[in-house]
Amino acid sequence: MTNADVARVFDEIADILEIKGADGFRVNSYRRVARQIDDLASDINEVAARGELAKLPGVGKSSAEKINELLETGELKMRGELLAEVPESLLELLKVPGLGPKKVALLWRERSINSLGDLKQAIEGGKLADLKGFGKKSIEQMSHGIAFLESSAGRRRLGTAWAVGTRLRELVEAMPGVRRVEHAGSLRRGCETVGDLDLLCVADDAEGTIKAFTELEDVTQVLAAGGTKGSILYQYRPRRSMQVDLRIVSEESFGAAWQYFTGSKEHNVRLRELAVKRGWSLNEYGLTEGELVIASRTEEEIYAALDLPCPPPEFREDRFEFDLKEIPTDLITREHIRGDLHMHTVASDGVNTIEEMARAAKKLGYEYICVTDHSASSAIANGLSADRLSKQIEEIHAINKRLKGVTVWAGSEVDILAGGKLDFPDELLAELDFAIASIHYGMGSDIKENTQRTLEAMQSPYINVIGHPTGRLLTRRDAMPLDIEAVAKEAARTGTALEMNSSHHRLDLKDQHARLARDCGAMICINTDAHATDQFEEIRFGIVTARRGGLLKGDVVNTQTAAQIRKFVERKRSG
DNA sequence: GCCGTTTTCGGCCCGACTGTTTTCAGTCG
Repeated sequence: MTNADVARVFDEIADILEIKGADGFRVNSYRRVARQIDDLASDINEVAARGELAKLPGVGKSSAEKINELLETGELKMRGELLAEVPESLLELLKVPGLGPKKVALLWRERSINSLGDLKQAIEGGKLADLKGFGKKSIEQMSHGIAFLESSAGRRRLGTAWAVGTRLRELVEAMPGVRRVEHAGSLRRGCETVGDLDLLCVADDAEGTIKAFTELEDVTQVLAAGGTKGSILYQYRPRRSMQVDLRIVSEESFGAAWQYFTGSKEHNVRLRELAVKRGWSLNEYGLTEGELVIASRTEEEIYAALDLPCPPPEFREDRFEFDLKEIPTDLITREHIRGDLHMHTVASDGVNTIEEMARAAKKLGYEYICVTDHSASSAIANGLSADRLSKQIEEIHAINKRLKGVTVWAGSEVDILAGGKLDFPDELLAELDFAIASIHYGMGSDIKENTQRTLEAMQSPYINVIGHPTGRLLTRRDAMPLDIEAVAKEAARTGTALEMNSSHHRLDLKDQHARLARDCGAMICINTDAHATDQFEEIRFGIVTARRGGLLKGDVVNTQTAAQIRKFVERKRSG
């Protein structure tokens, strides 16, 4: 069982307990365990094997026993018992906006509604009319909720959310009397996927702004419209919409509101606990002691009052930020990046020429790029044969002679074949300035095989980076099973970097894995894997993910100068 | 169910919006 599998079971138990009306704090403790395991960088099986489950925060004796039982038998007695009482299909009802555990329980007990299908039928058949708490409007909202769930379930990738969020922010900024608009929520924290967008706004006319917001073009539904909060479904392209929340706050309490609505929920819970311990209270209006406002105008003031450094939004997940005495000053930023070392051109499956890529990079102020088209085995991507690669190397040398201001390196994204063998012979790889090795096929193997294959590729003196190490495609394909710790340790030993692939489809390594890799001594290379010049911009997503993992300038290969990177390559080649 | 510089019991974070239950519970973030 993977971490995600175990986490899912604990979340499911929490859902069922909630429907059963169990104590909320007990429910929460199951949720906390689920999140803890989901966030864990290391394999839960290994933590269990070391007998260290109960050392995880929020995991006590009882949860540790349940995790062990799950890992050993693949099942959980308690889960079976609960599902004997509460049908599993009931859980999908919780996903309907506006339906919580209490109402789901009522639907089930009073009307024998067990599933989404049952609910749809009941609504159409008018069977809910006389059910307590289900008025005409509630039922209407539920219908919309089901339609929304069916048409656009799930979270959006960071890149999509960023584009939609930027558009919405501009629209609100243009409204009369609006003085400030900021992103909050998971978009501001740079999460790899975003559920809904949160905008925070200072405006002269709160109600007028909410009204204008709910009347924007492409609003398909107004979920809420009060004096300080508006909530809409915004259609950003046909059949695709996102929920967007707008809150109007005062200048005086902007910091408190920004902190509050940026979250995460878990981070805020911890912060409020710290406030309560001092006899204070923290909400979206400020940090207060009775009537006295201690801090509210800026986030910095609030954290400072609690004797904490103000963590960058990317840190606020209640993972490590509360242990920090100070925030590192050399946390990775886009300004640190001197070049991009993974990109494709028309030679394989890209859309721009080498020269076009080079000129675009120069415009961004990059000192160097490395052209890394696919190798022959990636036939579907028009991978280069040995012969074509040789010619491309010559072409690059010629381009470097006439193009000033940016250095183009000859590279390759070499396929790692079954067993860890590389797609090009050493003699050819030796001609390259820099090389990435990636797995593109056969990711269905088990953790041992995948790991071994990756370790083997790193043994080559000519491989400088392992590209998109886990092969995941966000919202489409799970990461392949891989022993990140073993890979990172070997990367550190061999002088091979691990990639932080910035494509918003990948973000691979993910934040926690990048942190683990760094802690194991591995270098990280933040690349875009651009297939077109405009995709260089996606570096922002890799940077934000690296920041979430706490990576510093010194942890990242391509913050170095061209000369330093040549040394990095030479060191590995000379053993 | 978890947890402890108020430690083995008794707490456990806070407010807006909605619909409908005429005074508030449920949901959401």
